[in-house]
Amino acid sequence: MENRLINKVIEGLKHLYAADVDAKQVQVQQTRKDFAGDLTVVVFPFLKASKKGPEQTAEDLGAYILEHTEEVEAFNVVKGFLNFSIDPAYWVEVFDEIATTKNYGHSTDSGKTVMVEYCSPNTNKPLHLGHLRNNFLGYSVANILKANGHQVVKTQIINDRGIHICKSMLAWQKFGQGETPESSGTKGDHLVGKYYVAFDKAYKTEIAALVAGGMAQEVAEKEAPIFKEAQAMLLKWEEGDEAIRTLWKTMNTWVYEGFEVSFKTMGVDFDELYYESDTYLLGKDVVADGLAKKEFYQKEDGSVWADLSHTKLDDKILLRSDGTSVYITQDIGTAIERYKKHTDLSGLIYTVGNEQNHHFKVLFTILEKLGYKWAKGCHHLSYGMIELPEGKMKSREGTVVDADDLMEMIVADAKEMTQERGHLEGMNEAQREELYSTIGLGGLKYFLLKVDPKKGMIFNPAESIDLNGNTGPFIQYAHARIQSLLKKAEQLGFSKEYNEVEINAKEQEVIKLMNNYPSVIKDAGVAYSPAIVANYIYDLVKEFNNFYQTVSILKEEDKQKIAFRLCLSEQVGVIVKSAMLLLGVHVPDKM
RNA sequence: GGGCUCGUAGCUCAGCUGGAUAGAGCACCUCCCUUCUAAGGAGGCGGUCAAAGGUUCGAAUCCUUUCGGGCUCACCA
Repeated sequence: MENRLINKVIEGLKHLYAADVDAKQVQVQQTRKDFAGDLTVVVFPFLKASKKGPEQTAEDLGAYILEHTEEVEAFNVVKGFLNFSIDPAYWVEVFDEIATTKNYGHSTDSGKTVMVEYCSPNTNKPLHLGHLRNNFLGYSVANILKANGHQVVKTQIINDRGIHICKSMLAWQKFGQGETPESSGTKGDHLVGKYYVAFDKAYKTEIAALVAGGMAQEVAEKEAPIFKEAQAMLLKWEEGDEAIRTLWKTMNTWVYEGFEVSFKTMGVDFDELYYESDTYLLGKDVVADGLAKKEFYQKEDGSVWADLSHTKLDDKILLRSDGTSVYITQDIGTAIERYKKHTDLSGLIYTVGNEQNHHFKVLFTILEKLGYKWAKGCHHLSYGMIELPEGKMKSREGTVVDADDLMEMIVADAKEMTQERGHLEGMNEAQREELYSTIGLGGLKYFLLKVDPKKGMIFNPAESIDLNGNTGPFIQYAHARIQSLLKKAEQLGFSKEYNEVEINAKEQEVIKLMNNYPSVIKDAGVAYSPAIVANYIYDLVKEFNNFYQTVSILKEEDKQKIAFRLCLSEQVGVIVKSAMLLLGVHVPDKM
């Protein structure tokens, strides 16, 4: 309809003022609620062409369009705003179209493949709150891209090597007494994390002892025996020392088994895994090659640098003076590797916290400098830090919020609340447990996703499963209510067939919002922002509640209206479910 | 010091490429259950959109400056 109106505006301007106007200059927007009408055209841009005041121009244009457009019923002018009322019958047609479209809102195959990287954990400790935002975001963006018709490859790069891994290993050797996940009944990632903490504790004790003996803090940090041992272990690892490698594999396996459980709870998965132990040497060749072609330069000490003086960025080191690679070197190698493996890749999205904004800017700049055209398709999906109501969470101070603990806690809270007020009759124990989990995790996911990713946020656990307001459970509940209504209607034998109905203003509002769903998915795909979907679905549910409150659907006298309203409700349910699934949130039929 | 980013109601957040009187929820106050799930709805209270300039028909939105928060600029990852 918007496009039709735009065309009519252009036609009208040509007819009235012999003016040629580009479609881009015609602004059609939804009329604000406080004004009469459905669609609004802003006439200010046309004043030069009309050589008349805004009111007069709007009147002229409105009259022309009213006469020449079937669906337009009436218009009114407020200052420079021309508001059109659309024939309600038109909205019924729109609704019919929506209701009969399969996968409404989803695009057909775009022919494009996009890779989305998220999670990317270290294997020396369990996942924390920040990982939750990361995983939910990455997973949801992948869903949204799929809905836009793209093929999506979900991936993660597992940071499975390096000094931090050795620290856990060393501490386990020293203090572990052969403890395993089985022997201790501890989840593998938590067990390994425990030894990482143990290392840190022992390390600090040693430093303190050295400092007490008169050594400077910085020197002590490097001279502490346990630290030196860890460094030695890393060297042995790099040499391929068999015993070390075996221990490394064993402990990493524990961690992966633990992660697998967490991923399952989170409801995320991956198509392709990359391990840093396989890729950390990639990129060295690329750098050597670039150096030969003078794309990079070498300092006297042998270190290799990328000259980024054509940007505002500082030059970046790519190889240390001892020839070993740094973090970004392997990222360069990994990116190239991925494009080699997936020759049809048209985008690569890195879901990584905003503390690495600079890193990715440098990475993409270097890839472009190397002449890779696909570098333009790389995107850093950056997200802000989560803070807790009490203050920031800092891993060093041990106040880091564990992902498993948090999910467990929130499901427990949801259980308590649901038992108090839910409609649990007819469900067995397993179904009930599933429901608690759906509500708790749905609340958590929705809360983390409804905020613009790039912004930092404050996470309030209690609020996330609050049953009022812009929360997951609120939306889930609306869906459950609709299913309940439909079930009841079926039991009572109501038909869902209708031919001609008159719709009221509130129904019209609901239809208008449903009509927006496809463009919401597109926008969310372009901006990589599940928040757009979340806020949309909240608006839709609110609008629906508004309508739902004012009518008693099953007690209506007109069977046609009942039928239409049942269809309307059903369709809202379909869209709610579809949109929530894009966020990775499940919606129960009963709760 | 350089770069990036954010600053909207007491709190948590929306506000699309500039458009009408700035929008929700929470909290607080008043109402509404002989309606299909009241985990709801109606209304009230609450804002100099951090501040000052500028661009124009028109600015929360774009530009400049200032103030304030965050991140970053490692031969760490």
